[in-house]
Amino acid sequence: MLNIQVVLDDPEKVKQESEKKGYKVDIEKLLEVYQLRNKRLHVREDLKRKSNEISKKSKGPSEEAKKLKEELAIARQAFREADDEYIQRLKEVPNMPADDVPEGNSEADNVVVKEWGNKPKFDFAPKTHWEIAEQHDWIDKERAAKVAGTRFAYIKGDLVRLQFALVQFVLEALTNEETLKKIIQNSGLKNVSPKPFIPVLPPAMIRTEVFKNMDRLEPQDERYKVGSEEDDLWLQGSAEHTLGSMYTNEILSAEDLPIRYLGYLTSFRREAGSYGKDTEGIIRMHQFDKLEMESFTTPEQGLIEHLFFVAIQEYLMQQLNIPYHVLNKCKPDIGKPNARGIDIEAWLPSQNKYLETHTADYMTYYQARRLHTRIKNKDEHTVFAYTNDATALAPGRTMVAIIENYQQADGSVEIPEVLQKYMGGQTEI
RNA sequence: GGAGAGGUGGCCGAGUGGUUGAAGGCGCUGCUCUCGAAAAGCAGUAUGCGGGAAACCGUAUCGUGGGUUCAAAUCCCACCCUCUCCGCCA
Repeated sequence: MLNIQVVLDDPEKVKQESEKKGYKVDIEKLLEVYQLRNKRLHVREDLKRKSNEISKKSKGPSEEAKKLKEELAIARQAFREADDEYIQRLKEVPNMPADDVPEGNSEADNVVVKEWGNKPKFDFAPKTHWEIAEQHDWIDKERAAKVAGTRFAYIKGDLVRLQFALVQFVLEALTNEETLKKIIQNSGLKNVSPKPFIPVLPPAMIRTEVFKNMDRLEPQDERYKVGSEEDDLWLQGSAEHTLGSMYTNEILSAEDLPIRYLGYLTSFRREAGSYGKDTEGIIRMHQFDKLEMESFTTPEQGLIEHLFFVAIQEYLMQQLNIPYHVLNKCKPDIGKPNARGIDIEAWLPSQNKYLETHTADYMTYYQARRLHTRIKNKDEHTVFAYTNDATALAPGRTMVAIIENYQQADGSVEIPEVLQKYMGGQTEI
């Protein structure tokens, strides 16, 4: 939720930026409702003040007091109605994009800001990951379809070992302060804490209210509601949903920041609206595993933390030696709570295109404001926390990239050097 | 699923109708003392909203919503959440 002050300071800009992100919000109406709410607040407070004065002085019922009480009931109701509408309208306003977020109409307008790595050259026609997987019996979607339907898979054999190797690799890197120092140094970022990540296995389900406060429940048809109606639970679509919300209604000490978590979780998405898209292989599944970074920082640390997260993502891709490019996502593509969004896409040689493997989301105070996650500074002022969320590594799509980039003529797949020690020294599968 | 207990400030914890926005303790901040630190003493220390240049003022908030009352943390109703025990269970 945006700070109303931002709207008051420059309503026209808020209106324009909202529209550029693809959200139609009636700012005039919002301000109108806000003024009405304040007017009714004054009426209510004035009546209450009179009422308080009377009950302080007198010790028994009086005609005046009774009349005030009736007026107060009406004033309270009137205020509540206006206040409800005000909050509802304010919630509809998306977070304002940072200054360097590109303009655009769709994801086609995302800007490539960096390319890294040498695209592999093959002296044979490179195969797709599903062709190679079939050869090894690594992926069984047909039987999964019988059991759970489309967009599910049995991942089998060496691919499972590869996944756990990736997980081990990332866990070790992000919990190691020396590694983080190295990443900071290479990135050239200043004033970043090298504080290691705390690994977490977060809840996979989330309450409706918390989901809404994260502003990630919508679009609802992308989510899975679970249990019966009274269960009030959803399956999360990213570890972000249950990590970012963990300090709901809490006050953190500024000196403890940044607080960094590395969550490992199986996530679920209905993939509504993507019928027929990415149906081959394991690119777009209803269920996928993900290592996710989440952090809570002061306002001052927020942006640099976001850039640090991207640096970590790049480091991991470089260590795995997967060619990639970095996209600065344009306004309509960064998401409602986002002030900035970066995607990293891995090169897929067989398909001659890039595949999104990472996202980095910078939310400023937008989520924390609704979650009531606050920070107490040394000077005793409380402010809303700044949240950052980013993919550390999505094993599924990363394995797709490894299979396709590391494939050999006979269909075997080399193991990236950094993963070999987690594969019992094996150099190929 | 059955039975019970409970939700109060950064934390712990008093408080069953009106000097309680809230005792006391811890923590934190400042000052005194000290070469310095510790200890001790004194003082301060919640948040939202609205108004104000500011000092400050008003108002709300003791899980949430509603009710009773001139007056509610305190009484009544509904709901939410947490915990404990039993049962079941990976």
